Amino acid sequence: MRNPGTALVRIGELSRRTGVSVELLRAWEARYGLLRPRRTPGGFRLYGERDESRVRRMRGLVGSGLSASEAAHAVLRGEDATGASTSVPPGIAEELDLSLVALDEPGAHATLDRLFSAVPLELSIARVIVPELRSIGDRWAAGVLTVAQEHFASALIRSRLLSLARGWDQGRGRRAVLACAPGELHDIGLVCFGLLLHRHGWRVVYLGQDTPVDAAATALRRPRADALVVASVERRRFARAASALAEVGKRTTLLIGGAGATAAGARRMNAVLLPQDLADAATQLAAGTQATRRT
Amino acid sequence: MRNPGTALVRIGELSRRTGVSVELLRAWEARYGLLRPRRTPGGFRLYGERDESRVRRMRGLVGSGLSASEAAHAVLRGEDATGASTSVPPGIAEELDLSLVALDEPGAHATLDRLFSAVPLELSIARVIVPELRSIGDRWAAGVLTVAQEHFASALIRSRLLSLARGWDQGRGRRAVLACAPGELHDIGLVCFGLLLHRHGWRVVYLGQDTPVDAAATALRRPRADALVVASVERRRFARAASALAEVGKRTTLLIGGAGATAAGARRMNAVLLPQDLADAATQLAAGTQATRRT
DNA sequence: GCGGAGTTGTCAAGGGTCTGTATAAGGTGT
DNA sequence: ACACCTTATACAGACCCTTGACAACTCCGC
Repeated sequence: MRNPGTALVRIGELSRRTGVSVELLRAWEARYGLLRPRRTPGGFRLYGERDESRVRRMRGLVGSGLSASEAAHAVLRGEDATGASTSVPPGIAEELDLSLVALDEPGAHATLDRLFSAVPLELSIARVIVPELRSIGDRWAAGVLTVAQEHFASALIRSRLLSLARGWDQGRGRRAVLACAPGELHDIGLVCFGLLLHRHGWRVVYLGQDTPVDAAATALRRPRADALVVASVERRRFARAASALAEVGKRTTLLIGGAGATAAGARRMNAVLLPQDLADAATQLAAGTQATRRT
Repeated sequence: MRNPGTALVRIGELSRRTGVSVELLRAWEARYGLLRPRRTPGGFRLYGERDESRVRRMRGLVGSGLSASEAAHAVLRGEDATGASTSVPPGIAEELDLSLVALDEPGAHATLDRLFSAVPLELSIARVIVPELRSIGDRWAAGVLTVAQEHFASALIRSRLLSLARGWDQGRGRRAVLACAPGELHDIGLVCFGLLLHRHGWRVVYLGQDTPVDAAATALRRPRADALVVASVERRRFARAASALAEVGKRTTLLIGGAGATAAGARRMNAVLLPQDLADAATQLAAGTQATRRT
């Protein structure tokens, strides 16, 4: 109940995973009681999963402009509010699916309300939203669901995610421009990625579906951005834009993701390949590009 | 969204979020008691969401011509002092345009906040949103705006409209299924139409971009709907789907709209042609289909 | 038209708070 | 041995505080 029995890590490893310096982790613990790690007999701190998520949320809040002390407060308070549950309410995924399939808009919204207020966004996305989207896609391809159901579900989920995206260019963190590759229309994954990235303290400029490469490139300049993320679910979308992207990749930090992104493609485009898993991808970018070289 | 007053920010961040200088925030507090922030033990001001909204309203009122003291009074009284203004605050369209063109997400949201809280949705859409979208489209076609600016603006406006769309399938009125024609990707106009229709008491099932005809047809059945609205900005989208739509039009009330919809096309598809003007279109449909039969 | 009075946004000085980082001196784990 | 960790203390720079002043503006009576 207290601990899911996962592996405990020492402070250096936590630092590496979260991108927060060792000294700062200790400072946050001493000053705000943000963390309460166990100790080895010799006195070394040992952190669990819950600590890691706290640090992540802390980073996100600080990135969006809160002072450190307020951010810590909010993280700790937010935890009582959501209860100690780090797991999604049982049956909620099925409930959502039923509502969506029945084109039941109020029902779907109510379920999503419940979901978002019960667990942190990372979890909602990873455990419910993404699996549901995938499942809908699969069943649609198999002819079990009608296009109407697929469209309705996509539109509704996208609208909910976008309403959470409000303010994701605020704060003081680094800034990323997010765009789908030219011709690419599936942008929900990219929206999820943007939300996760914002939780890591980044600011997001969102360009969305079907963005020409030069458009993305110009968007890097005006509100000066630190990275460009291009996504596509189809490889040929990247292939077609490869040479243009390669140029951009020379001058900027370029990252590519989505089902259409490959290691070979990334090399050709002077880009960094983001992991398929959205949460991993956000963590990797947030932790700094240099960290992505070694894995 | 979570708990009001959960996220407290210091004065610099409030300044950044509202665009009001730090000195001025303190001056407004000292002179008019506009804000009553909490304090850290060390004496730093801490502001909550309510304060932010006060500053926003203050800014709006001052911007629309009131003196600072009057504006502060009005805000504190909780009144709008602009009276029952049925006209859009002056300069707000320009403000919105500047924010969008500058890829300034917080600024654009703040402006939209002001707009939506100042006048009814019908007016916001008719006088500001639609003209702005059209203007952006024109300037983009003329090469004055980059694709990045156009994309950013569309994505942001669409997200705001969709967040207003929350709950539009609730109520007890008649129900319409809204879909873009197959291949059609411009759905913002359709979203606007859905919002207006909902204000007329209708319920809306939204299927969005690029919806196959049979998908729309099946969606008419499950939550039983009274009408199907298909939109497209290009005539050939309708042409390609004409025969399928004609079948649907025999059995149901079918309406077509958007720049691609023509009277001839409507006849061929057993459909009713909706006026180009969104407000007119919503009014016409809401007024009852029988009245529209003859157009 | 003009001088005075009030309003309002901005600025500066002098000093305190907050927070990330650094250092010293020493212990732990393998 | 050696990398990694511990506590305690110090510190710089960003940020914020109050007080007081001031230029630009509007409004009023003359």
